[in-house]
This record gives sequence, structure tokens and C-alpha cells, in this order.
Amino acid sequence: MSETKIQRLGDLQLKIMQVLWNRQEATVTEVHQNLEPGATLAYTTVATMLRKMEARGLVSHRSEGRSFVYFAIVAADTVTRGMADHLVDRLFEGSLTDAVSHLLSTREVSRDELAQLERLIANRKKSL
Amino acid sequence: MSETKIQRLGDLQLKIMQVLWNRQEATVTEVHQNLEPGATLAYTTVATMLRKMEARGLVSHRSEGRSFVYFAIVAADTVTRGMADHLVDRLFEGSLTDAVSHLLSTREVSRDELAQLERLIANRKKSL
DNA sequence: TAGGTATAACTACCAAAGTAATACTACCAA
DNA sequence: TTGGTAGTATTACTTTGGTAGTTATACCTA
Repeated sequence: MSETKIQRLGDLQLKIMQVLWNRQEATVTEVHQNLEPGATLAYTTVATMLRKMEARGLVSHRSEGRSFVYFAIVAADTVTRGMADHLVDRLFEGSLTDAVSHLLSTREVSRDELAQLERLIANRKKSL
Repeated sequence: MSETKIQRLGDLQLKIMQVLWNRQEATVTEVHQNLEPGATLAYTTVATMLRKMEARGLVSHRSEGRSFVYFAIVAADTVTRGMADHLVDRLFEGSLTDAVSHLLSTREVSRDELAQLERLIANRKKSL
């Protein structure tokens, strides 16, 4: 019931969430190192972000020795869905078909992907 | 070539763009009145926003008498695509099928919509 | 010609996201 | 027992989006 609808997450916050979703939990150092190793973010940036995210109710932590071990407290699905829905609502007035149509027409799509999509739809049809 | 990639627009900005895309051009008053008539935004809020959007290169204006007539200078498609792509990239690592799959599994979909989607895909297949 | 009204210009806030330096603290090792 | 190090805590600054009051201006009308 207490569905926290998250419709927007900044790029960094989302990336951090993704790290946490992948490994269940992680120290600041671990998150920092896992954030696309190419990027040069200061350690404190990540720490601050995690703090802010905790304040916002996205993550939480427990202490282990003198370190904090962070973990996500909102599910990947909840966030993904919230953001996707938000976009579909904003751009396509909630129309799923419009959204998919747009994606199909502006993106490269391989024969394989199309086949996969067909299967998806067939499946969905069955469960109706 | 000078494809301005717009991957993020706030809610208000997007709504304003949508008004402009719809009516080609509009004065501040017109935009203000067309922004979902229910909402009570101050006239100056809209004016300020348009100003900021002009600075950002999203819209422009010409003078007509003592009024400004604003018009979009980025196409709806460009924005829509930029935002959709951005989201697909962020949430689904660029995978179109993952994105569609997610949409299909978390949203209500009617038989009708599924049929429509099938048609879309069939069409796309032909043009491959 | 004086005053109201419409409009634009300017200024000012707030919140969220991002970024990071600096300061504090506690622990381990030499 | 002291100093480096790995952590957290604090503070701060920037940008962007959103919101709007206040001021200046110019035009139209009585």
C-alpha cells in the first residue's frame, strides 16, 4: 500500500541504486568502485549522495565495524515502473501503444528483436 | 547534424512545449491559459519559464505589438526521442525489448492494444 | 491628459541533484 | 604513544526547474 511512487531519479542516484540492486549491499567504497570504473567521482561525492538518498528513503544502512553498509530499500521494479510510467504519461498521454510505436520508429530494431517482441505480445495475449 | 539532444525536460517545460507544438505559436497569455486549465499557475511563472526556455534554446519569440509570440524551435520528435532514448538507456541499458517487455508486464493492456502492437511489429518487419 | 490595464523586465526564493573540500574520529601499526 | 589512514560528518557551492512578487512601460480610454 505504501507504494512510494518514484518517477524521477537523477543519473547518479539511479546508477548508485543499480549497484545496490546488483550486489544486495555495499559499502561506500564498493559503490564508488562499481560506478562505471571510468568515471572519476570523488569518494565523498558518493558518500554524500548515499546520505541524501537515505534521507529521501531510497536506501538505508547498517554499521559494520566503522563502515556503513548500504542497501536499497525500494525495489528496482518500483523505480523502473515509476519512471517508465511517468515518461509514458508525460510524452504519450499514457498510451502504451504510442510509446512503443515511437520506440519502434525511431530506433534501430533487428529482426531478432522484432521476433522477441512478437513472442512477448503472444504471451501477454494468452494471459488475458 | 546540429541535433540538439534533449534528454530531460521538467514537467512544466514539457507542457509548455506541448502547447507550442499544438498551436505553432502562442503569446504568454495563450500558453498560460492552455496549460491544463485546472492548474493555477501565475502568469509570471509562465512568462519566466518561457524566458528561461528561450535562453536554453528551446523556444524563440517575435514581437507582435507589445506582446511576445513564442514558438518552439526544437521539434516534438527530437525531444520525445531524446527523452525516450535516455530513459531506455538508463533503465534498460538500451534494450528496446527489455523496455517494451517491462511496459507490457507492469501495465494494463487491452486486447485491442495488443492487436495494435502486433500490427506495428508486422509493419516494421516488412520494412526491414 | 490622467489613470487603469496589459505586458515585459527584473529580482528573489526554494528544492533537488550533483560535486567536493575540509574537518573530525577512531583504529591500527610501528 | 604517535601518526597515518580509512571512515563518517559537516559545510558549501553550482545548476536547473519551478514559482512568483515587484517594477517599469506603454497604450488605450474616459
